[in-house]
Amino acid sequence: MPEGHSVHRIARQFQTNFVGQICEASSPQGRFSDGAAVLTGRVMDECFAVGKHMFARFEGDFWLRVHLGIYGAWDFTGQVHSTLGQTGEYSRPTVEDSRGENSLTSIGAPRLARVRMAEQESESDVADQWPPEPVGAVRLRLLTATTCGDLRGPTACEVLEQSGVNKVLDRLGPDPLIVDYDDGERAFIEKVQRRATPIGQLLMDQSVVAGIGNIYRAEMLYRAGLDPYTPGKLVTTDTLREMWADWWKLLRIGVEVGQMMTIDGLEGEAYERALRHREDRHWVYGRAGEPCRTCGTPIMLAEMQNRKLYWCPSCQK
DNA sequence: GTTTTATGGGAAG
DNA sequence: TTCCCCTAAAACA
Repeated sequence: MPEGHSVHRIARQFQTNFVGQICEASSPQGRFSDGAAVLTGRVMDECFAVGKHMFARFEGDFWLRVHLGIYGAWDFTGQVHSTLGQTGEYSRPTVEDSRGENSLTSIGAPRLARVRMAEQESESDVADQWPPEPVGAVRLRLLTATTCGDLRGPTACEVLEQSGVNKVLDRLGPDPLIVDYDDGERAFIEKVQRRATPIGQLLMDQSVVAGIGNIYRAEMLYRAGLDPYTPGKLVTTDTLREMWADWWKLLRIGVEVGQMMTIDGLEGEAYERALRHREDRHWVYGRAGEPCRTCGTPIMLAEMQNRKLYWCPSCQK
């Protein structure tokens, strides 16, 4: 699925174009007709992401929770803000992060466009019809006077009360864009070191740390020089501190750029190339059998938790 | 044209 | 641990 960075970008899209607006909700596909009937005609009061979950609160304290799963996506049409590939800063406006390094900034001029927000974002031509004809299996359409959001393929799309939202939040580990830095670090370290489970599994466990998926997992383990099979309790506190700082940094880069840029520090041509080609963005993900960029050893591939795990057996001990 | 694959996760066994 | 759900695009034939 879209990992944590995309969900934060989607929430930002809703903050910009939907919050404060009356939303018409519908389910062109029909599988969310009841939920849409509850939401339609209400103002969206707030929207935010925690890990890979997005929450939007509507007038009357009705919450919409969406989880995109492995291939869900939102398509936005009409007045849309996008900063794909651009740099800038972002933070959830109602939350100050502990480092004070972020500030809410303008995120680009509105324009008519169609933007797909999934793991990959892409833009296509301006729709010539308003509202646009639903394409494919649209589970939920949220429509304001100027912007249309179409949701397809989610793993979860439901209306909840506050208590239901709390229940979901309670089982999520720290998200660097939500929690205080030091509190999050402490929680992360404690949750990892309490268990004998391999660190490669723990990073994917949303109750340990929220928002990391299969790509960030592989890349963070590489960046930490850590063998994916190391039991959580044997990972040193120093290494876990570095990993929390790294996730804090990678998530912000991902939200700014709209891509999982896990080889950071690229400039100029190399950066442009990395934006266009996934294989140029990562150290190990998707590179089974290819030489490690650092030592030349062929990248290994194994299954962990039904997912493909990539690592360099030489650089990661 | 058909099969495979994907950046998840929950329930069942 | 295995199965199952959701959808579209890429990969195969």
